[in-house]
Amino acid sequence: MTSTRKSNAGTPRPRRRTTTGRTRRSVVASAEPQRPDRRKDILLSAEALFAERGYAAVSVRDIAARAGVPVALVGYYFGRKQELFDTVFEHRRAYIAERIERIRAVDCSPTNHNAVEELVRAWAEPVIRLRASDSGEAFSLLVARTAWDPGPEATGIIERFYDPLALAFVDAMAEALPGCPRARILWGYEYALGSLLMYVADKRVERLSGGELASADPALCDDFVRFVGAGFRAFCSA
Amino acid sequence: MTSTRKSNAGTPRPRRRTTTGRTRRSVVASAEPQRPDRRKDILLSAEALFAERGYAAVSVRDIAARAGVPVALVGYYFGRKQELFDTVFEHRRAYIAERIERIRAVDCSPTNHNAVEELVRAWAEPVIRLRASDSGEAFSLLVARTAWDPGPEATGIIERFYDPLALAFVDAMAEALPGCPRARILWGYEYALGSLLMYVADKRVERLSGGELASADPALCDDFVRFVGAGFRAFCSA
DNA sequence: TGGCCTATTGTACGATCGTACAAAAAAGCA
DNA sequence: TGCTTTTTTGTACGATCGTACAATAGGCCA
Repeated sequence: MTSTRKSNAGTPRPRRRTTTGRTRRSVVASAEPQRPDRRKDILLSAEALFAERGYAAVSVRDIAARAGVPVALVGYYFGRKQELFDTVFEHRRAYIAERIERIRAVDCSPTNHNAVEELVRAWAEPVIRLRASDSGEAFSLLVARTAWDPGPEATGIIERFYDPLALAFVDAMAEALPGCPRARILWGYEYALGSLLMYVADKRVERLSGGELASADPALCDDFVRFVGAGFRAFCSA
Repeated sequence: MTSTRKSNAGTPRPRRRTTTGRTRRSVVASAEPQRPDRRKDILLSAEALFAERGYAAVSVRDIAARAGVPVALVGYYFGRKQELFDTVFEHRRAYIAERIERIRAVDCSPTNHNAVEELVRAWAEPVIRLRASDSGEAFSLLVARTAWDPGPEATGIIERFYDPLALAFVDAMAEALPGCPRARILWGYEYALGSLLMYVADKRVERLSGGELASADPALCDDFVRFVGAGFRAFCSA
């Protein structure tokens, strides 16, 4: 895997273009052959492959081959492999921001008796819908894969992009469950996250059910909210 | 990573010794230098490294180096890398059998009103205790790492060694929660498993709590059982 | 002592990895 | 048209990968 540990350290970073160069030929009548945006091709190819196999198990050559471009073009646009990985998450930054906003929008005052379930739904539903969409399926899988990945590239991503989300959830839940020790809520978040990642990334129910059940059915969102919500309530009323 | 996809296919398998050769010199007074059991060294080294980084991110040379042994000796005792991986799980087969037995020992008849929690405990407690022990910490981490690993070597292990455990749990829970659709129990198992793996393998609470909370504290087992048990009850009483 | 089997070692092969680099092609602009 | 800049390409380097193999060392019994 080469992972990242020692090889090729200290070499100069390559030049790269962060935007897609000059103005795209913006003729009004745009029914032309439409020169392909190969930078986007590479980005989507990387997203899909990282989601399938995880960071270390994907080679730059795999990414280039799937995008239908020569290897060197990957380095030209994105520099090193790790920078490409980071860029994939930068590119989906809006998805993360949306989840934080939805969490912050929940009324967690003592008057709201459904605050716990509303919070779990605000946190989980965007991911579950994303998983069921065409354009977001790969990224939602990638998030699970990255959360589970023990490598330094993956944990760095989680720390930078998802720790703020976790803390926003924990803060809100602490408000919704006053008197409950923060340590418990923190562990509750970990359990809930483990469940959500299984919901989104699991490929096992299909096998265990003998092919009867499908993976990541978005209709199960209500059930999921009930499961995790009940856990938090029981967890914090001891 | 080289993962496993195509390289070196069809090559003849090497000879190997499955047992540690001739009789260990069984002198009664065994205070001698004690010739080291290098096969066991390799096995434990592999277990620890696979648990830390996952199958693909560990090289045979890493394993040999940690065991203090030349590379070729790994192949001599265990053959290919994948066979070594399998052997690590074979070596811990008793741990898996113990969990199944504990699940089967739970009284799931309608007269037992604590069946759900007893079942969750029977299923989770052995892992949580193993995680806290010196001799089992690495393997309990390895199980989580393997359950999360999308590679074919890992999914093969889960299928062979852990699908029977999952089905035993689901069957027992179906008996404890009569009238609850099996599909829900199956998904509940996935959520519970996701939570347990987080409990056992998580390294994030320490960071999120600012260093106040420790990872995988076995004292939290009761809390875990309450969390997951409540989920199953709420999940199946809709 | 010599023969036999096991254990151990160093080394080498082919493949794949991430990355760099120079040269060619294409596009934009005067 | 020429000139500059961006995009594209083929290729090569050094490192690391899994694995094989011949040679050596060591224990045990006749």
